[in-house]
Amino acid sequence: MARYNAKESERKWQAAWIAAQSFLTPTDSAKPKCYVLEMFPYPSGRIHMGHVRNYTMGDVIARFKRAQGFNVLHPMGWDAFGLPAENAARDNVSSGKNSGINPREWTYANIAAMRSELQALGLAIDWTREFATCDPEYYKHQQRLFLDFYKDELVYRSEADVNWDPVDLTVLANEQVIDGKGWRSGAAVERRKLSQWFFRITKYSDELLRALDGLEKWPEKVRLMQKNWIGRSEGLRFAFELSNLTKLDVFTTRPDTLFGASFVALSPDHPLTEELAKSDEKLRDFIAECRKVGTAEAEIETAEKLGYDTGLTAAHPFDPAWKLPVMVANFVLMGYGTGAIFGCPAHDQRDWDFARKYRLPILPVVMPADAEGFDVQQAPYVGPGKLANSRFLDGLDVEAAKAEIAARLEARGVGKRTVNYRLRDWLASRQRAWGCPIPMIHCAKCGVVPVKQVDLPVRLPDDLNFNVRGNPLDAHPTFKHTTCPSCGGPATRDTDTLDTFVDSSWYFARFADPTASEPVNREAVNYWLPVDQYIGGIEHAILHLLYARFFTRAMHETGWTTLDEPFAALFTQGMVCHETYQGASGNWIEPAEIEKRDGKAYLRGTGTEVTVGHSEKMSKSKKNTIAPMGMIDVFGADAIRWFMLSDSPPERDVDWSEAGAEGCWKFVQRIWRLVSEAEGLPAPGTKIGEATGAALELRQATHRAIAAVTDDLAHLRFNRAVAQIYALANAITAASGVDGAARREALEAIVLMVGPMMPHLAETSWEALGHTTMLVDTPWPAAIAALTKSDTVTLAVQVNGKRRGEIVLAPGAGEAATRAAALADEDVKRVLDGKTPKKIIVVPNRIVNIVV
RNA sequence: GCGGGCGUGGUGGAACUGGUAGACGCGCUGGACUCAAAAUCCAGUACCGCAAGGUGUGUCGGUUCGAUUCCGACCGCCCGCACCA
Repeated sequence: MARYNAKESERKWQAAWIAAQSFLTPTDSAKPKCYVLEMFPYPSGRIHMGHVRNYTMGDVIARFKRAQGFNVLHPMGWDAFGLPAENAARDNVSSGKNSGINPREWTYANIAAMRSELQALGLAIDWTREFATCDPEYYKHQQRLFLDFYKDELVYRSEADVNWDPVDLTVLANEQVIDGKGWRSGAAVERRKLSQWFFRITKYSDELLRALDGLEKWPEKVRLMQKNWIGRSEGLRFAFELSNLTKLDVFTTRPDTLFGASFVALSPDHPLTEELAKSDEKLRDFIAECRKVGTAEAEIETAEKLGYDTGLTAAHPFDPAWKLPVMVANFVLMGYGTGAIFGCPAHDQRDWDFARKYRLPILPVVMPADAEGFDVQQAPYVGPGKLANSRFLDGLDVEAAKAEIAARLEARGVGKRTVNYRLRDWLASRQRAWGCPIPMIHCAKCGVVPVKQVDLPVRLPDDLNFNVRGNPLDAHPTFKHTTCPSCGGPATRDTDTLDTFVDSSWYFARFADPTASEPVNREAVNYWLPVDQYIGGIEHAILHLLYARFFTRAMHETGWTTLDEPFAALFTQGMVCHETYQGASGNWIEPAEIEKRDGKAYLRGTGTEVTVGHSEKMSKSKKNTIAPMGMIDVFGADAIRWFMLSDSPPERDVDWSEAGAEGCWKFVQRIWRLVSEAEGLPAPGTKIGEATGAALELRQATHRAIAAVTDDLAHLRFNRAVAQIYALANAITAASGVDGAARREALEAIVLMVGPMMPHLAETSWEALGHTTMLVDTPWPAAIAALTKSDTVTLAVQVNGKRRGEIVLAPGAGEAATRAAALADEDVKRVLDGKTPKKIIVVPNRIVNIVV
């Protein structure tokens, strides 16, 4: 029999699946639904190994669920707006080549290329639902949602301090600033005051937090990250009276320490600070100093506390004669709480550092139960204890003291218990041309006026000139100028576009019916959503997943859906890594140029040794990428898919290796040999008679494998399913002489189970086994319970916890019989050497432990 | 600094709620087939030991008849947040 021809098989079955639309397009709504979705890709031009891993996993689930009788939706689209397209257009302009190219053409060309690459993987995707977020047919509906949100005050415009990325020349959301740098450009973010559009995500702070508990099929890690990001803390907000006769609001989570206060501190960005700075040059210098440290040098100057005494004092709320100095301190953030605090150095590390430096008193007010070594002059104490030096609080524990202070201040009307969140509203304006235009118009007379719904979409012009500084949309000759929908007078459009995370915040709902004349088809959304299994990278744990959760709630509130959570189950897969290679000058070298001889790495065809570095996520900058298409060409799509599922648990990183891919390719051939060289098989559908001996063993191996693989796939344990399939292949090899019916059963089972993972090989094998209908139309095999059980069970016999012998019994043998068999075992007897057991523990079907 | 996770053979990793540690793959060793090689097939492969036996899941301790699994301390690695009052 000929070798398995992967290329021919792939061509044949990919065409056949698409021709049989019933396979890819869900139709039968009488079956239970299952919506399988992988995070859609940015159309960069070609797929990478990370895509291969992500989409292979999704495909396995989709095919598995379909075989199990679910009505499966498994769509694909394109997260198509974004900066790379603009950069490509700009490069083309500056180099003078292809001056006709624009982001739209660049993007759609990339989509076409990547679509054919994904199809080469044999993914069972319903391509009839495909769309790109840059299609006006998509972003028109997004603009509609924006207007609806605006109507319901879930969108608002505000002047605010914003994060300005000086390289990408745009603003960024808080979530997109990482270590003070832009998430994309890596440039140190600057602060600017600009009037921008915000999504009121903080309206749902509490809901987004509480609902995390219900997301039981999400990784604990992601839930925790979101929880920390939302950052709920309970505390007290109250006012100090200042010596200039104004009031100052502060927020604290430790009102119990109020009698240990030794200063009040303002953020350098606090309005009062700014007010005072008008007549205080030194303060102005100090603020400038703080801003410098606060942004660019944030990491270097970590611990240094800086303060400035304003000369004002604040009266202690429970003792007007007690005056606290009012300082400006660099460690107080305007963005959290009220931007002002009181400092209690004895019980807070930062306050302690600050008090040390500026020689402020450190007064202990919380005493630990064990006072040994307790000295707040040496270090702050943040643990539990009883209050002291605190007048009416003395003797109370921390929680009781918090309640008492809060109650007294609330009664006087100067304080209020509040819940504070770290989460800020989502700044969604971007000064970019290749994005969804914000459907708003600025009129000198009427102010900000929404575009009328009938005028949607606000369409991006095709003739953008990228040879300008700043936003090309702003510089466009006609886009900007329009008339006011309200008064009809001349007006200008908002030339900002929406953050591309908006595009990906509701695409999963659009897939339910991508041709709907409204943003979503309510009936289709109610049927398909939530997504039953969502799969993507951990890097989206906060940004994308939090925004999508917000959008789902906002769409609910504006009447578009009836659901709160978009993704019932989430799986975050690991990355694909590869060794890195560096030449003598530290230059990165591609794997293709490397040759390995006797454990060392050399430049191919030379004697030049190169340094082998750690395995890292495949990236262009380290040049350690492997192009999936080249590997598919060599090993076939199935072998590459198999590799992505083997060995490493799916949530962990996997190391790409050519040897591993080769091993997978060998297994493809092995399955093919088992199937194509099988002789003496009865016709498909032949009933199996009573099996005994080797045939029974094969049948048991088959049904145990079915049970195990089914369970593993249901729990996304692809690596374990793979191991079970190897074991079954070994059993089939070992049983080459047994009864044909049992072998047919085993071969059909292994082919069906390989189906979701290596679909082309499976179809070809299925056909070779004599079937005339496609494997994808065949139900998942069912394990026969009687055959998954064994008629004997081997128990270990321990003496004092050490394994000394083995006994073989019928399953379900009673405690007495098990005990007797254990004591009768020759090995055990020898070890016991006549001694009388003190105690015998019998765990039926598992183990016996004899204690002497 | 705070929060979370992970440490198992030469290697990737198995081991369900505490119950025979190392499934399965890679690699390696030996054999068969071959003029030879590749491919394939068969056998072996935690460590020490000829063997009987002993030792083993980062380290130390605890709970238990029994611990990779539970608890405590420490060491190492990874991830997230970071002056959050």
